[in-house]
Amino acid sequence: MDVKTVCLGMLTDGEASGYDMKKCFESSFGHFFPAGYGSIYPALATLARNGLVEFEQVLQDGKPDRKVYNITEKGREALMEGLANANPAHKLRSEFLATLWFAHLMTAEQIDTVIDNKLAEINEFLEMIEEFQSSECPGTGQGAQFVAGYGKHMASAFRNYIEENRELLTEPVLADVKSAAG
Amino acid sequence: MDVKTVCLGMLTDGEASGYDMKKCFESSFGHFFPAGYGSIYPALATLARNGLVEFEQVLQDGKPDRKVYNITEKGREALMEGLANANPAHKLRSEFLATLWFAHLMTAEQIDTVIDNKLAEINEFLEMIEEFQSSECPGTGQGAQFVAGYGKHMASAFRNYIEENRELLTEPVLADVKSAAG
DNA sequence: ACAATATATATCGAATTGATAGTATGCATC
DNA sequence: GATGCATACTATCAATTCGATATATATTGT
Repeated sequence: MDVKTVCLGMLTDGEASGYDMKKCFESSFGHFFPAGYGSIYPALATLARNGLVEFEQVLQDGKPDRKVYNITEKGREALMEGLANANPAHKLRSEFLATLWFAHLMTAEQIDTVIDNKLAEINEFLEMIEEFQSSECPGTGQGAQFVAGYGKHMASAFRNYIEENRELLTEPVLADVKSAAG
Repeated sequence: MDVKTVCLGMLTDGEASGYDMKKCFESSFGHFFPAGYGSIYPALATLARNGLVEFEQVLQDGKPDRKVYNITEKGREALMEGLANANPAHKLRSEFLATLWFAHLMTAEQIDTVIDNKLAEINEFLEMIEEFQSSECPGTGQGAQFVAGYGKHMASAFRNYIEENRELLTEPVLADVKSAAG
């Protein structure tokens, strides 16, 4: 399951341009499977070269031309193969946690700033997702609902954990207290 | 904050070889900031070229030679700059969620298998982390404790969410029921 | 006796990231 | 009326990362 497969999946909902897909990655997919132009355009080029998608150049006046892609039968088969992986990965890459791992090398102010900023980010995300859940007519896409629910649930859990454990990071350590006293 | 910075951070605990760091990435760091040899060795080469680390070749008999790295003063400064970022990223890339987004294109059996496998993975992870928390003498590394606690908390939340919402994905949709009845 | 596993280095192709470039319209602000 | 920003589209580039593989020897397990 790479960007190519996700693009194929998006095309099962109907034709789209690379630009359209980028917007889709920004709004929904981006929160659990990010991709930028640098991934999308090469992916579409490869898919087209291998006959998994077809495209037609659509001339527009006032706006730049569009390349509108459609999935082919071969593309549908490739998508099914992509979805057939019984152990799809779920990977985190957190500079946030890596930074806090080294909290003992930082000042309390630095740590507090990093944490406050992350909490603000999480709250923004939660507001965003609640808008999504209320706006979207429920029933369209069980998958989308499941994923949105996941996002909400995990973001809340993240916030709770930070709020209840942040003191651990700025608290003086036993060893430090001892050496200060001795 | 990239692999180079994390390597610098690891070296504040004392000298290490690339192989040692790989083991560290596998045991603890890997769960929130994975890296393989293909990242570590080029990172160390660049750090050495720029004078942020030094190394000495240690000859061993029976075993291959080691390149033992130490952080330099310049390296410590670079590390502090790396830790000074007030908005460190926290990114998920989930083929698991991307797959389930397209659940309507899959069979109920496929969905159940994917979910059962993920639950088993989460349970393994939780066992592993509980071992880590009890074995490690508490007090060493508030950062490590915070991160381990995060892992446990979030893995539990993940499991709970899946268990309470998996039916959403295999449940027949209203539209399907209608068309089946009509 | 044979197969893994551990120790240790390193590189390669492919994929991804994040930034940038180019080109044109419309809209708001100063 | 000018300046800058957002929207609409395409695309590429250097740097980084991923996952697999190569190489070579010793120990441990079956």
